[in-house]
Amino acid sequence: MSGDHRNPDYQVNSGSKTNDSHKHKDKHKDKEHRHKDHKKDKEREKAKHSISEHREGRDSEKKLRDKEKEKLKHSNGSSDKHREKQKEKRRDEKVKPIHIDKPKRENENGYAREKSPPPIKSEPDDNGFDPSPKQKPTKRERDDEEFDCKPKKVKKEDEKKAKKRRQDYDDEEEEEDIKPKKKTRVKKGMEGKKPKKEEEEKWKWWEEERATDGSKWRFLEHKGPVFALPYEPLPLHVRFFCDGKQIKLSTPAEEVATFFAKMLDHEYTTKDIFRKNFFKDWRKEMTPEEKSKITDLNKCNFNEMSEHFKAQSEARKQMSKDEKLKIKEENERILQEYGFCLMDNHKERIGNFRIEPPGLFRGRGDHPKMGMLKRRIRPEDIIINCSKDSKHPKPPAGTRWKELRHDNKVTWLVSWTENIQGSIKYIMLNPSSRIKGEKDWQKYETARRLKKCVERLRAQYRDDWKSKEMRIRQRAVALYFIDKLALRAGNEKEEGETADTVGCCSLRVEHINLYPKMDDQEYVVEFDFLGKDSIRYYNKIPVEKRAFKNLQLFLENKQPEDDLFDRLNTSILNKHLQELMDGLTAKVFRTYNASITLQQQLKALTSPDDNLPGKILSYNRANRAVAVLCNHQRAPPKTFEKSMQNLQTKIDDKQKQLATSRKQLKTAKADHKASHDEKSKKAVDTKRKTVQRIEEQLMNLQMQATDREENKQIALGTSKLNYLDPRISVAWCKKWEISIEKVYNKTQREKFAWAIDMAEDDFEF
DNA sequence: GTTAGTACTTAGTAGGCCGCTT
DNA sequence: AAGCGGCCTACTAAGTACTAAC
Repeated sequence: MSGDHRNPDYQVNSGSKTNDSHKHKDKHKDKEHRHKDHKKDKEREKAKHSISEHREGRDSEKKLRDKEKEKLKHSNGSSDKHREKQKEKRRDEKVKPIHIDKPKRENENGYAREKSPPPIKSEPDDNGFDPSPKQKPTKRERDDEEFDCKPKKVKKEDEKKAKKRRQDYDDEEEEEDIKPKKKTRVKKGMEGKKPKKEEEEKWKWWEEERATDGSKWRFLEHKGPVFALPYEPLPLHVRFFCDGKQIKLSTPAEEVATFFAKMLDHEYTTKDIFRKNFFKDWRKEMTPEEKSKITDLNKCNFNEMSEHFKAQSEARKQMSKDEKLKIKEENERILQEYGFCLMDNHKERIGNFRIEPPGLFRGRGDHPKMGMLKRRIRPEDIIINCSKDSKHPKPPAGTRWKELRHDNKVTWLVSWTENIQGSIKYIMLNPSSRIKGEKDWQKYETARRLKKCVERLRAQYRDDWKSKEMRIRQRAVALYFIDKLALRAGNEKEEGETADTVGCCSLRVEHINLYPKMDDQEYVVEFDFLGKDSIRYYNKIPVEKRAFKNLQLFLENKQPEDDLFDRLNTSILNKHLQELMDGLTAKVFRTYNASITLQQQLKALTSPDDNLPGKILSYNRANRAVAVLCNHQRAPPKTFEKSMQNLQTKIDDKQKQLATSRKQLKTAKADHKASHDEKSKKAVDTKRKTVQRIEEQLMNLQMQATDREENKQIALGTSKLNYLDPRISVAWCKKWEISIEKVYNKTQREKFAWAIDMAEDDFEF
C-alpha cells in the first residue's frame, strides 16, 4: 500500500494536457517578474502556469496581485521582525482543545482521495533481495551494513589490477567511441575479445569492502585545478564610450565591462538590481579617474564591445575543421592531465576540475545579488586536499596555494571560497566514481528501509495530528506534506542573501489557501510558492480532514508573511525522523516516493503486447509521473513547436503512404481473386507486409509525438539521475529484454554501472 | 535551540557536438 | 558542405544535512 496515495493518472496525463495552454497564457503575467526575467523564462512561466491550471482549474488573477503586494511589503525588511514577534508570542501557547470531527471514511491508506484511479498495488514486504539487515547503533556502521557487498577480491589482487589499469589506461578509456586506431589495436591485441575485456577491466567497486572508520579514502593524488584563462585586453579599435566620450579603460575595469557587454542581449541586464549591483562592483575596479568620469551606467555605451564578442563567436563558428580539431585535442590533453586523479589505486574521473571563471553573478529567480562581480580565483584562494605521501599538485609558477591539507574524512580535492555568498566551492569526483557511487547506492538503500516502515510512520503522524502539543501537530502535518506531495524539507535561509524561496518547513501563510469545499471536493489545500531555483509549485489537493483542521488552526492569528509551521524547522523534523528510523531525513521521502512511484507505474503501464517504442513510451510515462510528483520542470525547448510540426508532417506523410499502400493491397487482392495465380498471391503477401510495416512506422511516429508532447515542460533528467533507484530501470529492461541503452545514455550508464551490474530482472525496490 | 560553517546532493540551462538531411 | 535539430555535457546555483560552539 505504500506510496500509492497519489493519482498516477493525473501525473501521467498532466503533460499531455498542456497543449491548450495558450488559452491561459496571460493570466499570471503580473507575477512573472518575481522570479524570471529573460524571454525564455517568460515562455516557461506561461507554460508552468498552464500546467498548474490544468491540474486544478482556474486561478484568480486578483489573488496573485494581492500576493504580489504582500511580497513587496515583505521585502522591505520589517516583516521578518514581525514574524519573529509572532513566533515569540505564540511560543508558550498550548494548543487549544479543538473540536475535530470524526473522520469521514477515508481510503484504506488513510489518504482521502477523490477522482483517483484505482491505486496501484505495491508490495511492501521483503523479497529476499534487500541486503539491509538490522540496525546498528552508529551511523557509519549502519551504512556499511546496508550493503550486501561481500568482498569478492582480496586486496592484493585489487592492487595488482589497479596497477595494470594505470598502465593499460589508454585501452580502457573511452571504450565506447571506438576510434579507428583503437579498433586496430584492439584487433591486434586481443582478437576481437573486446567486449569481454571491457567488462573485466571496469573496476567493480561495489564488490569490494568499504571503509568503516569514516575515512573516504586512503590515498589521493591529483594535479590540482585548471585556472580560468587570464584576461586578454581588447584590441584598440574596440572602444568604450561614456556620455558620448570615448574612454580607454584600465585593464581591470575593462575586464569587468566586458562581462557586462557579453550579457547585453539578456533581459536581466535591464533589471534595476542587476545594474545597480554590477555598477557598484564595477566601480570598485576603476581607477580614480575612471570613477570620476563614469558615474552613470545608463550613459555607458558597450556596443562596440558587444559587437566585438559577437563577431568573435561568429568567427569561432566559422573556424576550419583543422582549427576546431586542434582545440578539441588541446581540451582532451587538459582533460587527460587534470581530469583524473588517483584514489586508492584507481584512476577516477574528476567532475569539475576547472575553476569557475570570473563573471557577473546571475542567480536564479529574483536574486538580490544578481549582477555582482564574481571575482577571479587565484592560487592563493585555493585549498588543496590530497594524501601526504602523494605527489602534491604544484601551484602555477610564482604563486602558492592558500593551504595544503590532508583530510581523508572528506571527498573533495580542491576548494575555495566564493565571494558572492561566501560559500565554499569544491572540486569533487565524477558521479561514476566509487566515492559517489557508494553514496548513491546507500541513498537508495535508506529509501528501501523507509519502504519497510513507511506505513508505521504514516500511522504515527496521523496520530500526532491529535497531539496536545502544537509543535507535534505541526511536525506531523509537515511530514504529511513531505510524504504526500514530495515537498523538500525547507531549510531556513538568510533573508536578502538569496531569492525568496521556500520548502515545506519554511512555508508561510501566504503560500497556502484552504478551501473547506471546492467543487466536488472537500478540504482542499491550494499551494502556491516558489521552491528551489524559484520554480513555482502550484497544486490544489484534497487532504485528510484532520490535517485540514490543523492547518486552519496553524493559520489562526497569523499574517500572510508568518511561518505556517512556526514551531518547526528542518532540524527539529530531522531529529524526529532520526528517532523513527535510523538514517531517516526529510529528503529520503522524496527518494522513496519517487522510486516507488516509478516501480508502480512501470508495473501498471507496461503491457507485454507493446512493441519496443510502446514500452519506451510507458517507461517515459512512468518517469514522467515521478517528474511531475517532484515538480521537475523545464523551459519548453525553443524549437518545440517547430519540431512538433515537423513530426506531424512526417506523420501526415506516413498516413498518406499508408493509404496508398492499402489501396494497392486492395487492388492486389482483387487481382488475386480474379486470377488466382501464384504471382498475384505473392503480390498480395508483399503488399500486406508493406502495409503492416507502414502501420507500425506510423504508430511509432505517433508514439514519439505523444511522448514529446507530454514532455514539453517536464524534465525527466533530474529524477532519473537523482531520485530513481537505477536498479528498478535495469530490472525493467531485463524483464522486457530491452537494451539498457534505450533508457540510459552513456553518462548515465557510467553513473549507474553498479546497478546495471548487480540488478536482475526480479529486483524489487 | 540557535547560529555559523562545512560538505555534499540536487537543479535547470546554455551551448557544444554530432548525426542527419538537403 | 552547410544547415538543422536534438541530445548531451559542463557548468554552477541552490538546495539538504550535519556538526560544533555558544
